[in-house]
Amino acid sequence: MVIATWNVNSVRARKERLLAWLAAHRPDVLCLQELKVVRDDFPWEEVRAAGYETVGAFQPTYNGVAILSRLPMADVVEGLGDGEDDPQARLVAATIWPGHAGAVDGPRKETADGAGVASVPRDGGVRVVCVYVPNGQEPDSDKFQYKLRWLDRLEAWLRRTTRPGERVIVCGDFNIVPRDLDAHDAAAWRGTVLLNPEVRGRLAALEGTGLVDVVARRHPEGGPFSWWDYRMLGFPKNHGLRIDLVLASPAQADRCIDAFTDRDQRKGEKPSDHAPVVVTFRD
DNA sequence: ATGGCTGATCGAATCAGA
Repeated sequence: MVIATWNVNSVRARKERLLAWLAAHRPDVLCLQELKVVRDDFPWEEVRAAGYETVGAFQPTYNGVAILSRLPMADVVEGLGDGEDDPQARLVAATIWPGHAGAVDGPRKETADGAGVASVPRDGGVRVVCVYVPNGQEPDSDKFQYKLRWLDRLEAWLRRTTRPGERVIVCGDFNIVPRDLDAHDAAAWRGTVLLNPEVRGRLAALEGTGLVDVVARRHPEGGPFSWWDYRMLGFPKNHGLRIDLVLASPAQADRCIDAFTDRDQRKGEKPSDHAPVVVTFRD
């Protein structure tokens, strides 16, 4: 099973690039962040024509996350659902079954209400969680407090909604640099909202639930970077960061056989400032 | 010490990103 995560920085601005990438790579699952679009304006039909079903959480102008899948999805959840008053669309989750027939073209079970979501038992599936962690702007800002709080809420949500032994993949834009080797110049980023003891502590807490950073495990040398600043010739100078992460539960992480960043998507006309991170797991 | 870029928004200057 191939799963990818990509912060597209507006799905409308990136629509043609997204469709071309889906056609070229055909991942089983693609998690998107920063859609910046309301539900009605997401390119539902074009993505479906490419062979992918979509579930997502949306809001105007900012944030927005989606899971695109060639495999059937079920048990879709939007948001942390913890009772907090939070309008920001930053999480969507769904269960998929590797090796199952395609979500769009293949045979599929129908739900009683005919909604067309495959009605397959969750046991044996992989829980896919697509997240867009708040950036936090400045360490002394309310936005940074919201970031820390959101990460605490995510940990609580994972402990509450997933079971020990369940296959889980949590991927997306974490806005955290896990290791100094994941920055072109860690000294320049130290103390910012992306690289400081507090966010690293939150990531460690997520890993404390058993999740493993599978890209880091496969790349002990550091990187690969997944984001480069639009300004200051960030990409040509390779001044990047690895902030788009794929975390997996222990047994799922052991199934990881490949992990890379598609740097080509940071090139050419109208790129996102993030590149897709692509991970392969044995089914 | 910081911006340079990009995208969205009642359309020009502002917010936000990281």
